[in-house]
This record gives sequence, structure tokens and C-alpha cells, in this order.
Amino acid sequence: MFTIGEFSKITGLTIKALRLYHEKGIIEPHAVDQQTGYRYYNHQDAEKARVIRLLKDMMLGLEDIADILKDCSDDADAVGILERHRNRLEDRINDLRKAKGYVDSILNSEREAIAMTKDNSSEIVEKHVPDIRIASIRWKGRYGDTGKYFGRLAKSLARHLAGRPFNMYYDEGFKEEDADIESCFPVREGREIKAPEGVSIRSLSGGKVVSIMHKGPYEQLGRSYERITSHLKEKNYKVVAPPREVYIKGPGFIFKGNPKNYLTEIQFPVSE
Amino acid sequence: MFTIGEFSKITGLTIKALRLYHEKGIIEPHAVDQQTGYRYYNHQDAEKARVIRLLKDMMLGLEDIADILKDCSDDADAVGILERHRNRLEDRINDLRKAKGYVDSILNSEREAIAMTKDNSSEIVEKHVPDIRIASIRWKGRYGDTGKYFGRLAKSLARHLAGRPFNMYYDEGFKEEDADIESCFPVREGREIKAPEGVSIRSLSGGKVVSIMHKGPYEQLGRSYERITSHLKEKNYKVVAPPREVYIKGPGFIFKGNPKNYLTEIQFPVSE
DNA sequence: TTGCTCCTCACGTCACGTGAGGTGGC
DNA sequence: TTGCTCCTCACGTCACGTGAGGTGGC
Repeated sequence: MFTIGEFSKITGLTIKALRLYHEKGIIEPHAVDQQTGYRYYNHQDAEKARVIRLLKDMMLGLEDIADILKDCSDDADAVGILERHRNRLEDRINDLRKAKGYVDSILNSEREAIAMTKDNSSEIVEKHVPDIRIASIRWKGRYGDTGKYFGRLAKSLARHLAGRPFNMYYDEGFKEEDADIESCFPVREGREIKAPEGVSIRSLSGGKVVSIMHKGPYEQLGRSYERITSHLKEKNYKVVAPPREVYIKGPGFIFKGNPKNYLTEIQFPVSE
Repeated sequence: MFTIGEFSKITGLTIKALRLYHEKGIIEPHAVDQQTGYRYYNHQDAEKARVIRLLKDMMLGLEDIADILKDCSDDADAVGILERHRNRLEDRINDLRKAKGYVDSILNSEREAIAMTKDNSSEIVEKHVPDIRIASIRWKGRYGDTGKYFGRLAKSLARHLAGRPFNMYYDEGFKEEDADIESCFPVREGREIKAPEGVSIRSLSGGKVVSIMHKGPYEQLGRSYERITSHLKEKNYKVVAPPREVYIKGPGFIFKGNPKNYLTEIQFPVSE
């Protein structure tokens, strides 16, 4: 016979828990002193405690545990309860995974934004960009709808994203309405990705680009475009592919943020 | 301006939740009628509600949500909180996975036990068993310690198990103490499995066996051994590998069950 | 007598849901 | 006047943990 303290040490269950289990009829101590109310446990109780610990390792609730202890004397008897429990566990895992997916996509996005914010002078530079693999949606409409398409890409491809989103502009000049735009997200190499409806997965050639970092709201992008196009003319460069606008830092998933802090890189692919 | 009911429909948050958020200072309605206590919400409140829904989708707690709404105006500001949250989510996922692993191993075990209980006549039969891949521990001691080794295998290889556990006996006759025993669990083919300390993963040849199904407690296995060995003699079979005892139904993970219901198949591999 | 162990309340946790009981506006 | 909407308590959830305040045995 053990006092509750001794029994607690033997079984690894806390005293508080043991008292609760008594109250709920899950482990009734073998004897209770009428005078003092002291609980006394024996070896049979210890066996029950072992089972409870096992079942708690499976994260079963006390109600299920009580049912199992009451109705089962063989593992096979518990299959029904365990099957239900297994499904609930699976559901909870899936919910958590989904939540973690959201959080991860924000964190990745922010981490990349920070890394790419390092070199943010506003000077015009010439550089080489590598080939990348992208997931993209090509659409027609107004510039301001861009966020919708990035949202769609991010939601359906969260796990695969690997870089900052960008737009490619297929029109010759600037178009207010009905612009021909491809919204792109870089995705990881290697893995097989099944493209959602309306999304194309393909690889995009790199090469020489003339680029400028634009700081501030999108309404002021025009200024940077002017600067870069006059540079192109000056140097007599030939533009060989649609210009890209890479959104280093823009509206976030959660907050819009302050447009003054937006960072956008404009790239014009030119011949070597 | 919206009443709480309208605002609830717009935002998808319940009225009860909205009242709670008010109380906690998470969304203060734009105006409250002093007379009636009616809450009135506006478009700014709706923007806050959108953010809350996003954050709830990430399974953030109200306290974190309150902090984010108070301190952040850009996704980047929330990175610290989100990182902590991500880790907690991951921990919870791992805990749940572990729990699910336990449950799964019991369910698989029981399902297989049921499937293999179908043909349970007590007649001696001759049959062919296929090659199988096993995880095993070879040890010396007394028969009764077997459970310990199966427990160890089951715990460390839960996800890979694919069949009923069995022992192989390497001694010539019966040995009370210091018996030379290999405790085995069939494991899934294909996947790479890294063997835990003391466990070997290998493949075991099948072939012709003489087998008998023993019903009842292990103490009575002797009888079935007698029957099968006299059969072997009668037919003049040559035993070509250590006999196996397959525990179709024995003590469970949770309960010992009733030994009267135990089912054990004894197999003697013989030459073709 | 001093610690130690045990006892029984009662309250807190987390994000609401479920009433009860009542009031104001159409 | 009848519904409908809104209000404020108060209680329940789940498995204990954390005291408070007190008693019995060495």
C-alpha cells in the first residue's frame, strides 16, 4: 500500500492528477481512510496507472481513457475508440500544418525581402541575372489587380515559393487598362510541382539586365522608368525581353505597410 | 456604420467573438451608444477584422494577435512573434505525430491480428512462406523477456512495422534460461530504414514450413510442440532453419488480454 | 514542537458557446 | 403588439496547476 505521494513517484503521475482521476473514477484508490481522507494505492492501481500513462502518451482525453479502462480488457476492444482518436489526431495535424504553411510563407517572404534589401542604392546598374524556374499567371487588366494574382499563386504554391514575386509587362508602352501582364513567383528547382488551374510552371532565361531600385509608392514608379529608359537610349541598348518589376518589399500578407518603404527593382533585359 | 450583427456577417466573425474582442481591446468598435450599449463598427474596424481572420488562420492566440495589432504596421514587424509561433506549431505537430504513431502501431497490429485470425484451425499444415524483410534483436535470456524486446522494436520502428512479431529459436532443444533467441518484426519493403542501436535490418528467406496454430496461454505451448515434432518425425522431415513462433494474438500494447485467447503459430522450416 | 505529507475548497487557464433574463427600435 | 436585434451577466469547456487554510503522524 502506498500513500498518494509514494504512488505519484512510482507512476510518474502528479498528486493533483491522481486526485482528479479519483474524483472522475478513473483510478479509485484501493482504500481511503475514513478518518483522515488519506488515499492508499496498491499494485493493481499501479497497473491501471501504467495503462493511463500509455493512453496519455497517445494524447487521449480523460473521457476516452475512462471508457477504455471501463470497457476494455484487450487491445482489440479499444480499436473503435482508437480509430476515432486517430482521425481526430490526423485532422489536428492537418490544421496545424496548414497554419504552419501560412506562417512559413510569410517568414520566407520577409527573410528574402530583408536579404535583398541590403543593396538598395538608387543608381542604375548593369548586371546578370540567372535562369530561374517560375510559376506564373498571365492576365489582362489594370496594374492594381496584381495583388490578387500573387495571392492566388502564394496560396496554392506556398511550399514551393523561393524568391520575390515579380511582374513581366508585355505591352510596348504603359497601358492604364487592359495591360498584358504575367505575374510570377520563383519556385524551387528539382521537385515536381503540379500546376494549379491557370498557372504555368516553366523556366525563364536569365542574362544581362539594366536595373534600378525604386524606393517608395508604386504611383511614383514612373520617375524610375524615365531614368532607366533614358539610360537605355543613351547607351543605345536593345531591349530583348519584357521588362520585369521585382517586388522586393511591398504590401505584406498581413499589413499593407508604409508605401514609402516599398522597394521595387525594375529590370530591362538587354542584349549582351 | 454597422451593427454588430451586420459586422459579423461582413467579417465572418461571430457576435460572441466580436464582443470578446471588444472586451480584450482587440477591436474597439468605432462607436458605442451610451444609452443602449449598442456597438457600431466602421470600415477601419473591418480592416482590423480581416487581419484578425488571417492571424487566426495561422492559429495565433488572442494575446499574440493583440500584440501584433498594437505594435505592427508591416509584416516585417511581426517576424519575431511569428517565428516563436512557428516553432510552437512545429512542436505541437511533432507531439501529435508521435501520438498518432503510437495509435497507428496499435491499430495496425490489431488489424493484422484480426486478418490472420481467420484461419485458426488447430490442425498441422504444410505451406510456403514468402521472403520477408525484418528488424530484429538477437539476445540471450529467458523466454519471458521477449515482450521487452518487441517493445523496443515497436517503439523505435513504429512507422515501418508491417506484420506480426515472431521469435526464432537458435537452441537445439528447449532451454529455460539463457536461451538464444532472435526477436523479429516484419518491416515494409523499399524504404530506407536506419537501424537503431542493437537492431539489425535484413531479409529472411521463406520456403516450406510445417506449421500449427496454438490457442491459449504460452505455458501450454509445449503440447503443440509435441504434436508438431512427432509429425516431423513421422514424415521424416529435415528441419533446415530455426523454428519460429509467430505471435498472431498475444499481450497487447495496452492490455495483457486473456491468455486463453492468445493465438501463436509455430513454424518449422523444412527442406522442400 | 517542527517539518513533512496529506486533505478539501476555490480559482485560473483559452476562446469563445450556450443559455437566462431583459431592453430598444421597427 | 409582435419579432428581431442587441445588451449584460453567469456558467461550462479540459486537465490539471496554484495557492489558501487546515489537519494528522513522526
